[in-house]
Amino acid sequence: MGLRERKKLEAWRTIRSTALALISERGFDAVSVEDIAAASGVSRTTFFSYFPSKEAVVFDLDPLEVQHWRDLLADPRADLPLWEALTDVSLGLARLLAERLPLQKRLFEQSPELCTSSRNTCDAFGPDLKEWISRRTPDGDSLRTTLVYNTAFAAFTTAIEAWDPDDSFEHFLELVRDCLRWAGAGLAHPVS
Amino acid sequence: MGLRERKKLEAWRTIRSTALALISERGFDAVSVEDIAAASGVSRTTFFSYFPSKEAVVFDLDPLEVQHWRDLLADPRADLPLWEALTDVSLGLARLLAERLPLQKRLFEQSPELCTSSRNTCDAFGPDLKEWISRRTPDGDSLRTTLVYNTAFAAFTTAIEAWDPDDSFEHFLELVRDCLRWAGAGLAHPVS
DNA sequence: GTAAAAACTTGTACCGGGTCCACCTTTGTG
DNA sequence: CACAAAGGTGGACCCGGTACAAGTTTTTAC
Repeated sequence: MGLRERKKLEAWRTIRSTALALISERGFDAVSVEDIAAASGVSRTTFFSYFPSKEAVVFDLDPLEVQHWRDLLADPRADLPLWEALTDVSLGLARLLAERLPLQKRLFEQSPELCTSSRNTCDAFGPDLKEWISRRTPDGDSLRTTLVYNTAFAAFTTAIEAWDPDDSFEHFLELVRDCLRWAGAGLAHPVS
Repeated sequence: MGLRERKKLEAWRTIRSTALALISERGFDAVSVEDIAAASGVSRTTFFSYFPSKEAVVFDLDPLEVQHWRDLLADPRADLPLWEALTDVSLGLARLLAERLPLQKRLFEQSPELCTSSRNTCDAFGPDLKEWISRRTPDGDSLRTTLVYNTAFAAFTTAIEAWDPDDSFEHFLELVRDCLRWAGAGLAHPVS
């Protein structure tokens, strides 16, 4: 990795951590991009060359995490039934998000608008995951692919919504598992 | 209904229809709020007193439609099992959206950001629906309530995604029904 | 019918996110 | 060392959204 790349990564991380510090201290809306840029020692323009939006600085994945995510999808345990494999992937994703999840939950509670904008950036891994599902769906049934993707996403989101940051992270993993199990097993049944 | 209210409703509808005309002609991003306000014969400030955001002018419901929506939720067929009743409500909602759906789909294709912001405004009826589900969920199980809500929403969204505006509206209703049936019956089963 | 109160509209000024661009500095290459 | 490519910077600009004071219309009460 050349000097150039190293510097970029370092700058990325500086901006990210500076931003998270400011935001977790003062709240998302009370911190402007100018504040973040100034505190990180770069210009506003440069900030936007690293992050496509202000929200992205909260939700984007570190390049290292992106690599983990790709590894997760490349895991060759293709013999598992779709929904079980999907649960594994979701749990892996949960672990990726572990570190920032408490902060993100606090932000969600502050400003519900952030909830939806987080969907935008989560859609960053959307295409990958959709393609992953598609490969495991018979007949290239695109309706079913989309339905599986959206439903799994909904289950995951539900787990995030339901999790209390004061609870243990293990509990969050259980929630993810439960939500996916319920959603996968069918919600039309009166009890489960 | 007094003069004041009548005028307000009329203004609302003028702005809405003017906006939809402009936007469907030029695209969402190519029309500014100023354009809409000017073409509707009101000021920018007034526009924002009718619609909380630019997106809202596309997604908000006419007061009459809001009434229909409330009627839908008040429908006393409470004896149906939850998921069937939910399907009915979804189909009713689909009919409410019928008129603007083709336009909305075209806009979604233009700018995927709109997709997520539509979730924001759809969350306008979210609380109502969530409460409706909650009343039908035993033990006030809030995790399950949220899961049902999010999953139903995901199924509905999937139907919108999958529908081709060139297809008949009936076909859309079928998609809604299918998606809810599949999601409700359990996606973990290899085939359905 | 008229006067005061309440509701609505408007212009203006402002904030902050996001883009564009021309200019400069740094890094990689032969 | 020279040159090209990549990256950083400031400034101008657009647009969505808010706040507010001042003016206009509708309602209400007498």
